[in-house]
Amino acid sequence: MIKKRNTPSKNEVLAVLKANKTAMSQDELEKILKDKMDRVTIYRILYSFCDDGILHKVMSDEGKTYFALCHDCEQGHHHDSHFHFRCTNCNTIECLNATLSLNLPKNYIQKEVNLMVSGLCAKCVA
Amino acid sequence: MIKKRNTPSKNEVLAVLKANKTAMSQDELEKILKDKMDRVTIYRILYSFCDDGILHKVMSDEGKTYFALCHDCEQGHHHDSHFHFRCTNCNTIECLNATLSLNLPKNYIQKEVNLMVSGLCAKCVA
DNA sequence: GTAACTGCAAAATATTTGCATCCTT
DNA sequence: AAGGATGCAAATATTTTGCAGTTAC
Repeated sequence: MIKKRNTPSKNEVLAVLKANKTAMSQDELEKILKDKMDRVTIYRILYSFCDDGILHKVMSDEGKTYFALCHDCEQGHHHDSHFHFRCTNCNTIECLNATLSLNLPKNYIQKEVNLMVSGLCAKCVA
Repeated sequence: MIKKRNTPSKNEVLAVLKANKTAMSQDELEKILKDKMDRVTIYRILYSFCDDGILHKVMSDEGKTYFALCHDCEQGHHHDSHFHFRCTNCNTIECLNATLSLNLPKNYIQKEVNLMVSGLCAKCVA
């Protein structure tokens, strides 16, 4: 087991993520942080955080990668259901509350549920 | 409007997709078709079919791109709900039947719903 | 004959790794 | 001091485009 360390870079990344309530793409994070650290460092920190269970990696229905703080998850104990809403106009991704009833075929074992709804958020409707 | 043509390559691609009931990744298609045509040709045919409404482009929760025939969609008239099951063992993706009740926040407009459940399919459980 | 299609090459992007140096513990 | 973290470079992989020759209509 690798022992992780507490560094300024990691704290910067965390701060940005905490300031944003929505999931952020690596692009967005790079735009904000590019003066303070290297792209590769951001890349490594993000994936490291995912390993630690601090972040979720979220795939949008467009195939883009987003990262979101695991507000509801304890470390190393992710929820297995991820419901998100992507606004096709402002491209923000938010967590969604939804109830879902699934009829899986017989003998199927469900591990993860990933629901991505896209459309327009309230701000972009107005 | 571009007038599409009927070519052997396109028919090959269609034949392979029809032979498979599940969604296929570009990789898989390339493996099967590489002797008959170029990768780029496959790429262009797939995206061309998507334009035509013959294929769905499906993103897995892992970020991989899959293509599936639109069995239920008429040309140019996609369903806006795509429910899929990805087996983490054999990596096949199947269409899923599920009912879903969403509580979107106020004023949100829903365009597309994309549900990806991953787990083990019946074959891989046994 | 016209314009879409194809193959090959390569440009443009994105992802990932190596390694020397720096910094946390 | 030891070993994880970072920056820079570069290797890999992926996606996309250009163009000349080919083929469907």
